[in-house]
Amino acid sequence: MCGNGKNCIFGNPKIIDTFVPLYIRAAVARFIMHEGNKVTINDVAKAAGVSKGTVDRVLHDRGEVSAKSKEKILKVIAELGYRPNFYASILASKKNYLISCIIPEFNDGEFWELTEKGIDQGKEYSGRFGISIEPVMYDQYDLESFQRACAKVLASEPSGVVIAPMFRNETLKFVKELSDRNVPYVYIDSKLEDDGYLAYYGMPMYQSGYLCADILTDGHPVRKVHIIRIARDKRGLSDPTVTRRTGLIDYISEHYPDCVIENTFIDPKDKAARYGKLDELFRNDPDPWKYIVMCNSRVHFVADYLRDRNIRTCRVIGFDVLEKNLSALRDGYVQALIAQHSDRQAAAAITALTDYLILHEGPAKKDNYTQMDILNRYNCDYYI
Amino acid sequence: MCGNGKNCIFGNPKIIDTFVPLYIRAAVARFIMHEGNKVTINDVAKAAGVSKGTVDRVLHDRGEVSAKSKEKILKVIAELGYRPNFYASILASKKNYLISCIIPEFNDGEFWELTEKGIDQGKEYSGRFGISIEPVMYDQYDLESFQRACAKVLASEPSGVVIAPMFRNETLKFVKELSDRNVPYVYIDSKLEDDGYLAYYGMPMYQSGYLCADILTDGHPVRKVHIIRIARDKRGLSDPTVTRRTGLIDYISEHYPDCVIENTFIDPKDKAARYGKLDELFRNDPDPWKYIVMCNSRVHFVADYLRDRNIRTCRVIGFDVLEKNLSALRDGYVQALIAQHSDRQAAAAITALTDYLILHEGPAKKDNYTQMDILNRYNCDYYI
DNA sequence: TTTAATACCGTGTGCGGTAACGGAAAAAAT
DNA sequence: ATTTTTTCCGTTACCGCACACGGTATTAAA
Repeated sequence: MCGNGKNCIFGNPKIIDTFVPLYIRAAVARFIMHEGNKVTINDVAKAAGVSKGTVDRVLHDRGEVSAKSKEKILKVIAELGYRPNFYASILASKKNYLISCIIPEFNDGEFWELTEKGIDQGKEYSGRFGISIEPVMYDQYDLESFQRACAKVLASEPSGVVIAPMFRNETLKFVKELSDRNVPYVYIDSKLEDDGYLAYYGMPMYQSGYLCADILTDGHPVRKVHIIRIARDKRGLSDPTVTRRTGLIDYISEHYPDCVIENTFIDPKDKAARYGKLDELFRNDPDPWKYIVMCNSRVHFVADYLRDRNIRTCRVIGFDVLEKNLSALRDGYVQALIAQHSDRQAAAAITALTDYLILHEGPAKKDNYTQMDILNRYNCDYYI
Repeated sequence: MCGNGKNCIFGNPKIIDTFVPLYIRAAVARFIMHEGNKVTINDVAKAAGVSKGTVDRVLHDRGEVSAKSKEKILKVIAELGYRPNFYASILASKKNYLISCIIPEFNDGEFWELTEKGIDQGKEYSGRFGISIEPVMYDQYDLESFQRACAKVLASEPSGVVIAPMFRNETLKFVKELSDRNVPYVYIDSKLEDDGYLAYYGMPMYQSGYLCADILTDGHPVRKVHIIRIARDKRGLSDPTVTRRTGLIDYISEHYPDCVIENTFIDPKDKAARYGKLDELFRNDPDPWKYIVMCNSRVHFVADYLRDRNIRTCRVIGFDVLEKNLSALRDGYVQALIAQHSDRQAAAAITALTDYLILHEGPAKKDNYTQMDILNRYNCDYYI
């Protein structure tokens, strides 16, 4: 295994750039690992007329190699299509890689629980390669908590980081530090506008809103759409659902120019206040048939209300497969959920980092938008 | 790595059963690999007062070990929670595992192409563990071709088999032979009623038909549903879409008892005849608004017709994400597609076999029903 | 010119297994 | 009692790589 990504020729394209002409680089790239690759470090050494120790020094860019030898060795490596055997590599090196995962903390049944499950899945994969995973949680409503999490991660000197960002500026500061330290990082859920990240796995938020509106309206003569929102303190927050709401609103104004969009803010912690707000909504909207949307994962708040009030004259669309949302879907208080496999996002992030650390291969695509799954009562039970 | 699954103590619970009491087995099971597990074969040897050669013989049940030593060693293994390091194992053993994948052959853009892609994905995973993959295709309309494929696979003596069955009896005969040889096999797409398989990955066919009907009717006052079917020769064939059609019909008769279901058979190879049939359909149905379904992946046949005839007064639902189906969806000739990730099914099958061969761990669940994805024009572009 | 410093490079050991080999002890045959 | 066979087990040589170590040219300092 390569000692550290930033010096290894397999990890750092710049180094290979310096020494290897394009056509050979192509050969290297073309080379497919594991496929009867019987070229060993000894073959390379022999072909280059040096010892394997020297080849190893080149491979890991540990220096103490003359420019001439280095060039020759790199050439031979390319020509022979040598790739280190990573079983032997892992076996011989006693390195301990660590990937830290920074995500919001959560209660049972909440959105981020699924992400944590994905982390466990990813752990299973990375564990095979001797890479350990450390989840680090923060309170998504508390900036300082996020700062503490970042500091903790930096202190543990991880080899890679997975991060679900919520605080824009602080995150940018943090990833800047990671870049300086040459620690690869992967965004999940949402990403920021820097571009030093190794990969991003998340939902296309704007399109999810657009899709949501399409399912909500579904050709009906819709005259008013209610967006239920969570009243939250938002200093420094980068709420990804804003983008989703934009997509939703755009669809409405394109397809239903006369449709009114009404925002209702509810309090997640105060049931009475919540019910009051919703009562008000129902009182004020003369249309017997209501169109209701929530852009975050909390549509079960609406469903609970409808259930309690025994109201069935609504078309309600929400997001994400929380257990509460699913039961609302099954009971018919929510007509559809738009879901994403946020567990797969987390798992993919870890897989990408693992492959990067072990195989020195970046992911095929940098930005990976996960599919938007439409769930109704007939297919939700097969949604894992 | 374990020499062969049937003798290896990690592969065969029976052997462990014989020698290790329950509470120790629990300890073994609890043991988590890779997590700072520093117990090596030498530790075991030392603790058992034998050489590592003897331990190795026990591990692989190669015999030439006294009952007493064996017992002692197994006890120590359990107590210490020893698990072989599979890097070292793979490195040291020059074994060549082979997984054969038997699937129908296909032309570009057809259903099984996606499955083949999944095989490639799986190959990437299995390749990491020195396991090679051999796809073997057969003509799904030609029994003898299937028999040839099976014979070929048996001749290559694979360590594991992935199979997408189409011919019921022949497949049962084939998997019986695999069982006798102690070769694990995994079903994809559909499965048969034997239960010797290691795992199954596929879509819940009945439910997919049910779901399809729900999306097709969607609350409309539907009085007639047209099922377009492919006229095919079907001796000995086990067509999985039959089940799907059943689900479809059941939904209709439950929700629309007065609705008429009409079957129209078209010829995939004869365009003129096909158009003739569809012209006839449109001529005979007085309702201006038609509800059309195809239960296989060929809904693009209908879409092409509608495009050519410039007909837009249909609600058309189909299955699977062929490129032709997608463009029909985008152009509005098909309203929705119900899709499955058949690539993931294949990849999961290979992964399961790989883990079984390398780690001696069966999959968490034997029957794995993949989710049913509802695709419309707004989310299909994010479907990978 | 001698010596010290530096730049380069080969050798060797070990990581945790696998499996062939050969030998000692026990059992069986003579 | 001796020989032969069988049973059982330790030794040893890898597998491909990482890395410490020590050595030899080469260059700089004295």
